[in-house]
Amino acid sequence: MGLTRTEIFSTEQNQLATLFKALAHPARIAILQRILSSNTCICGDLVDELGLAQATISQHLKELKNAEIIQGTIEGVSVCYCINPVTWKSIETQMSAFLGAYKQEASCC
Amino acid sequence: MGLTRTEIFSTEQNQLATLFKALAHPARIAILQRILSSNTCICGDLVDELGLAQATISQHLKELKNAEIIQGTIEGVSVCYCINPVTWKSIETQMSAFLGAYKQEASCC
DNA sequence: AAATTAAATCGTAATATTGCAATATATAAT
DNA sequence: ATTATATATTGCAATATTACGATTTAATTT
Repeated sequence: MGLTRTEIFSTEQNQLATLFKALAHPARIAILQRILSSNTCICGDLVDELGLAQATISQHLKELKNAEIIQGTIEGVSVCYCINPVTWKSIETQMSAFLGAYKQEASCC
Repeated sequence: MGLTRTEIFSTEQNQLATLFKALAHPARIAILQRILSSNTCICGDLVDELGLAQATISQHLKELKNAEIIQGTIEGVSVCYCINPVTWKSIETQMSAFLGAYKQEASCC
């Protein structure tokens, strides 16, 4: 117990849930919004701007990287992060397919 | 520690994260897909169809209800669940605003 | 090569989530 | 009223997440 029973769900269901999970933290939303608005984003800037410790930011960045939502390039001593365009497109596709599946027919309750 | 520091984020960021969190489990995705395909959905059917205990299904339904993503009506001995159209619309709006904020300009890395 | 700077990793404490058996509650049928 | 059926709640164990100080790793500058 205490462990998600992924075996009983479809790959699609697990993937979608994993994607949502990667986005299910305000710090990660904030990091992504920062990247979205600046296009570019140096890791250290996030530490200054969000009120979280360097280790914490680094951990959130790692999760976003693991989900392949962002990618980082070493730029001298710093690391520059940006959106992974392929994954972002895929997120848009998957989520709009999921959300768009609702057709407001005669509601039952 | 071990507790999300919501105070340092905007209401919008927290709301979006909360929404994503409600959807961040394959059982809840499966439940929603089931409702989306049938429009109607009796709680007991979910227990039969997904391979999870009745208490577990009930708990996931409660989370979706708390997030106001679904609503339930007592129908005799059973409970009939369906999508909350207002919240669903709002999810679509919020998520597409968030995802649509990415304009693939000259990528930096 | 030593010092500096930036980011990642480790270790750990606090809290949250997941799953289920057992029990409680609520409505319907007898 | 009693019984049957369906769902919710409680209690608890196992695992996951969040946060951060301390340390390590990696690249740059001196």
